[in-house]
Amino acid sequence: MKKQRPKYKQIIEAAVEVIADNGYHASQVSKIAKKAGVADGTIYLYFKNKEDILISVFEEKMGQFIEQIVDSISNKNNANDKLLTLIEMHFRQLTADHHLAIVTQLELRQSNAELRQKINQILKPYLVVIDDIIAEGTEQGIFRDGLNVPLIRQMIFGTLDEIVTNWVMKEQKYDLAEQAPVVHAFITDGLSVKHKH
Amino acid sequence: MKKQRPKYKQIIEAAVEVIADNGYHASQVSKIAKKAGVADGTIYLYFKNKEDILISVFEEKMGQFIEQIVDSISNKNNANDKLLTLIEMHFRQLTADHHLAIVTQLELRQSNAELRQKINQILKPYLVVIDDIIAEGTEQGIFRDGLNVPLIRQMIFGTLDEIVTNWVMKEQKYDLAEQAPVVHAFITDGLSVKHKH
Amino acid sequence: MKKQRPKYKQIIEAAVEVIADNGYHASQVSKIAKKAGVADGTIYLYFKNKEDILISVFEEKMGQFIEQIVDSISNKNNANDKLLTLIEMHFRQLTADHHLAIVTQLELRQSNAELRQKINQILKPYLVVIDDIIAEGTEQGIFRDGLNVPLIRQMIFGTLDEIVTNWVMKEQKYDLAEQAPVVHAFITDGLSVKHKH
Amino acid sequence: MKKQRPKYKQIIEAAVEVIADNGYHASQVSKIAKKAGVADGTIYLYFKNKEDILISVFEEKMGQFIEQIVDSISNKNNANDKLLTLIEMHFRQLTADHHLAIVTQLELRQSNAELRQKINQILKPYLVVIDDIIAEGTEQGIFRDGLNVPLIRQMIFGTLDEIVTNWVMKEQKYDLAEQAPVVHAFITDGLSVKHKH
DNA sequence: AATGAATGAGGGTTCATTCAT
DNA sequence: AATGAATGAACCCTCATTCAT
Repeated sequence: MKKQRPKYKQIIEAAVEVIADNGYHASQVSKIAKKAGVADGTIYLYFKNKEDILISVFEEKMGQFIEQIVDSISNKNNANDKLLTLIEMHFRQLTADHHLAIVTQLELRQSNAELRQKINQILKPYLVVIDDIIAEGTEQGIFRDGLNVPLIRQMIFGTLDEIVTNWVMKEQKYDLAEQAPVVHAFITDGLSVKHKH
Repeated sequence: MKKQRPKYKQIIEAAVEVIADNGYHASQVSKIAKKAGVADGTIYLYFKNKEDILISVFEEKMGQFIEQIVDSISNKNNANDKLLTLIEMHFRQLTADHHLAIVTQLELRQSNAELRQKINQILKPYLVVIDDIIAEGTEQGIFRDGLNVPLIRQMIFGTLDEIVTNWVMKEQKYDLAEQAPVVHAFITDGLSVKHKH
Repeated sequence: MKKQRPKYKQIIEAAVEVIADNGYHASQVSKIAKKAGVADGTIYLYFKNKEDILISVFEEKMGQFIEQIVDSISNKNNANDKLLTLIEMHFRQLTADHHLAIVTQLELRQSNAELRQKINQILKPYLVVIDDIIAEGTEQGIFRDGLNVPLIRQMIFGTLDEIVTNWVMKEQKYDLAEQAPVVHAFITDGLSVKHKH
Repeated sequence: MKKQRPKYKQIIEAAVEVIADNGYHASQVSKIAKKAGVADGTIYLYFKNKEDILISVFEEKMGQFIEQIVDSISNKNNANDKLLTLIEMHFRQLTADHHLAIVTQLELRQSNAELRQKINQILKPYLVVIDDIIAEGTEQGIFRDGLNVPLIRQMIFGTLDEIVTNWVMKEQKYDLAEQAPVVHAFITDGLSVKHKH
């Protein structure tokens, strides 16, 4: 399996760095090869073409990203805690790997229609996680009934995404992770059942 | 003034269409010139370079976009109505001009770092409009005190932006404008002072 | 019309020379451009791709080649004289333009299946000229009846082609044109000793 | 001796097939290795480089080709019968091995100047066979005196070669071997009507 | 002001060959 | 002897921009 071989990971890591530093279009394959310490041609033993590198970067990194979040959520037992944890993990992981943050928030938007479809496919499991939390919250009676789940999910994801993008574009000058509780409060107070007398 | 001359607008309109139809990367200057009915060289009498066309497209279109929203808001007298109107107008305008929707939500994201900075500059007045509504709502006592305004604004903008992007990517198969009240409810219920006894 | 513009001919002439000197595969587009005194990109204003240069070279040169032969034949009034003239002209023209000789006899065989079809299309008028001479000779009673015309034509063309190829590969060290009468005699009379009464 | 080892023949046979199936330019060394059931590197234990494979293909196959013809001719006792037999065998062998026919008539022509020289070297014994028949025919008084032997040989070879090439390009839709007597008649007797008493 | 022919820099990809195992 | 992963040189073509008319 190609993905097990050491050079595969080498190239992926090199690609993330090179793309984060130079932007997708200024990231020549030869630059990635150099950073990875392999020959140009070697890239093509592991990836179909340049676009495939980008997809694979996202696939690998996003896979880990989602896995981490799912793991962290699994031992929380109500939707509120899960949502807070998701937000924290989302922010924390991108804080920890700023190359990845730049790639996901900025460079990946470079993509053409076809690539965008693939990225959305990869992103889907994450959106499902959010959907599940919403459904669970509703069952638990802590979120309203009758929510338009896809719409709410878009709003949650859009909120997180925009906040991270702003943070990346401001060159990560402030602490992203500490925003989590406020963001969570914004979202849940909108979702929560109101306690009236 | 160049911007007054008829060919300026012709080129801007052609650029929006060409980009929406072909995608950012397949939008050569010569294609825009052809659609605009001018010679390739003529483009450079009106625009410094290709990037300048794109910035100008966004400038012109976003200027009108914001102006429309400001106009519509001006005769509302509370932050809640203003916010609802802003959301409605945001959705309605992009619904009405689907070329513009594609360009702003998908194609223009594919630009390089520098262009992205400029686009954000142009977007600023819109963000100020949102900031003003938040401030006004707080003053009027209908939004909470002590809000982190830039953060809230990011959440609002991120919410709208993600919803429109999803709608564009689903090829505008449903009615975007009718989502406005639900979106507004999500946002304001989060923001609103809770009425406890 | 592109073919009328001076650069078109410049490029064609440069291509013939460069291909004759270096062989088709060592004939980089940039080399042809340099010899023609134009920029690399200019080539692509006149030709679709590298293969198109080759086809056009053959088209142009072969067009003239055939035209010359047809002209020379037209004022001969029997098939024998026509055939002799065709052979003479075939040899004489390739003798006069040794770059062309190299390209047609050696480099053009480089072609892939698709290109070969196109070359055959271009060659067709020449083969028709040969067919006509055979038919005329038969009508005039100087060639046998019941000839398999396509086969005879292949034999005639193959004969001329092989002789020229040998001459090119021997680096044109002897006089090709002076072979014409012997070749003509072989074609018309064959190898055998004649039995006359 | 390398040529005795089993993989040598395997690679040669694979090369003929791969070239016939894919064309000269799409015949990568790795494809030949795969078809031969050996590793890429193994090729270089038997052949100096890619060109050496091609030369060896031609050498091996042409060696057999000529041997067959020489054998068949040896028990004929006049030049006319020998010539007819040569033509028949030439046609028959290429009919029997259509991969070889494609390779010799089409694909191998696409080679570079140097390779072509070597191929001609290999072809030489065949040309000598033809020369010998011509000389014998003259001695026997059945061919004319004073023939320009190399020229006549070129005409004979060119005739056969062109006929086979046409047949290959027409995708071998008709029976090549049955043309032999007509071709022989053309060569020996020419086009002209014979004047017998 | 307008044209559009000409420019030429730049990069993704292929594939014959090598060499450590 | 055999493998096959790794190498890296080589080249066609695109397209933003210029400039003579």
